[in-house]
Amino acid sequence: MKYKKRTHTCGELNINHIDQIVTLNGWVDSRRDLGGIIFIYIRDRYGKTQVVFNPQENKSLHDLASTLRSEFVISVTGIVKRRPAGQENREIATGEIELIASELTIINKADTPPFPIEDEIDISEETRLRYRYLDLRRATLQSNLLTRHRLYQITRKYFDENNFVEIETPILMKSTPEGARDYLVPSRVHPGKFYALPQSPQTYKQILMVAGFDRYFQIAKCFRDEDLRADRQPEFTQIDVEMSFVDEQDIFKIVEGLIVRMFMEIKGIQLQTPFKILTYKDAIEKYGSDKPDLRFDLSIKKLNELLTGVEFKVFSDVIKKGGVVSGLVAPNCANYSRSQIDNITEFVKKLGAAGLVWIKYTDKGIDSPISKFVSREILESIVNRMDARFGDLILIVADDYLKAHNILGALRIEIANRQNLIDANRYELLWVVDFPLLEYSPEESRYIAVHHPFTSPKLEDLELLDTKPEKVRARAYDLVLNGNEIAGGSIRIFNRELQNKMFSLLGISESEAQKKFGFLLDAFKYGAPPHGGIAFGFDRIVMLLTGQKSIRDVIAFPKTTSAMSLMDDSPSEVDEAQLRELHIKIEK
RNA sequence: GGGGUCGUAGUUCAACUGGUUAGAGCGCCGCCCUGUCACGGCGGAAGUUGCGAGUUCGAGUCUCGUCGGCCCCGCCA
Repeated sequence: MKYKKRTHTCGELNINHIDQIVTLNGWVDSRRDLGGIIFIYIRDRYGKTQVVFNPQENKSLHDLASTLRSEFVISVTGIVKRRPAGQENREIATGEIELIASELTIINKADTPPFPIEDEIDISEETRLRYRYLDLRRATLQSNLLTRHRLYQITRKYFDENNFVEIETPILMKSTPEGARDYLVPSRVHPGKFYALPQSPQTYKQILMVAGFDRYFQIAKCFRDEDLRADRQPEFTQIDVEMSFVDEQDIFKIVEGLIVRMFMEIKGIQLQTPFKILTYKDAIEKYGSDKPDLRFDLSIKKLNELLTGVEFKVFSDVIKKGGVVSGLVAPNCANYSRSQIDNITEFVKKLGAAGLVWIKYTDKGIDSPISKFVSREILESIVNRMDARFGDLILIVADDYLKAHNILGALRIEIANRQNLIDANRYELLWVVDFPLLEYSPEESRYIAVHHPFTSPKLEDLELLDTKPEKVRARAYDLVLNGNEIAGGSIRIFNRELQNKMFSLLGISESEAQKKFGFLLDAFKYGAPPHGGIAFGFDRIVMLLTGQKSIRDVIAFPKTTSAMSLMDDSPSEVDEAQLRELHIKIEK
């Protein structure tokens, strides 16, 4: 197919190009055939331009133009003219001019697309994903991916300026225990053996520190075979960072520098540094989450001290068992109807709450179903403790420590959404620090690492390792933006003895540790520098900076909730011969 | 693994308690229309109601199963 190549893009012509003869290549965005004169918009990544076909000027050209349909790929040559007075389109950059066509080539026809290539279309995500190449033509997705591109560039430039070395690590690696479920890749040459796709380049980047690279970063694809969410895909992108001879403050400084630059260049927003810091304990107890959204207040308050002696069994039993009774204030919700309260009770029950106690506080007094069991004085002390005001609704949950706070944390967000307390234009960043190092897993009857097994305990908690392991705090930190975890990392263990001790606490025997992580332990024998690092959830950052609700909208070819790719229909079955080569038999 | 919600024309939706030939907007096709930009006017085609069973005289509607989309819990070092 011969066609004239473009001299300009569809987004750049304006009154400065008047009377020039130009050629545009692109897609037919829309057509308006008035019987005589035909207008079309021709569209490419850069914009769209109105093209005019006038039958009086060129009959055969006009006849050809009348066969144009949506999404045909064309080449149009013509002269740029100022639009007649009053005919300008102020909505688009090229709206003051139009192209009077003199030549037209239909480069490629197109079937009618299953949905129009327009913004703000109301189309099921299923259809959009099946025809992803059409969805990606829409301006929103184009702009999202362009922002993503700019963030790659900002990242590379920033780390390069700060003496970091970009190093690629293997995609085919050793499967290691702990952490997420691995994606496995069978080995053809080694029957019965498997590679794993990296959940993150964790061990490699630590070894790069042993190798002396001092400052490493990588924009790395990571893979985790776990269930999906709006902000979780089985394959996703991390900005992976590791540094030698550093402590937490060094990491924070580098990270904050990058985030500040991203916000300035993408949003034009100057963030204040240093970012807020909240301990894990405070985050849980005040906000019911280790990734609190600080765009609104609604803090959780503990009521145990006020309720120790009360008759009300729901409270007293929980307190006796060492649990917590805590509550939060739903502002201006005292007018909630019975069914609205039933509704939020249902909400917390779905999260596993036994129930929800409410207190309405108005100028008429205190109204609560527990007034039968709890004295007026205690109810008043609760209202005081909660700092409730007339018109507020107090919601109280009683359960064990983590469950009660988790439920209140979810309720906090629910109330904020219902009461419209979240300012979408606000960005609240904070560090969450002092995570526990270990947590006990009843299913596995052993401790498991909260972050990962290479995370250093806090030095001042070292002696607790033998006595109260669950009390040991980790040198781990998460960066949180508007209730999303956007980065997480730690200062690592670089001492072989401490690493071995960690493995033994995790119930990993010496021989198992040697088998699974021997290469790392061996590397540590040869002079490992103190080091630490962090990894950013790149997709989530792009999502938040583009104002999208799902990372699917910032990933070119994402998977559905059931980890399928609807466009290319993967995963799919493979030939028997392929399986044979890989020494794999499928159980049916 | 669990909870919720949805699945009807290309698409977005409608169809009262089960009841005539499953409708509408947009899109598509045809005709008319020379300054539109959500062009307009007239006409038309378009359906395995996701799939499979069952209940019933009769199922888009009820029941069971199954497949798929989305949200959440678990899970995600």
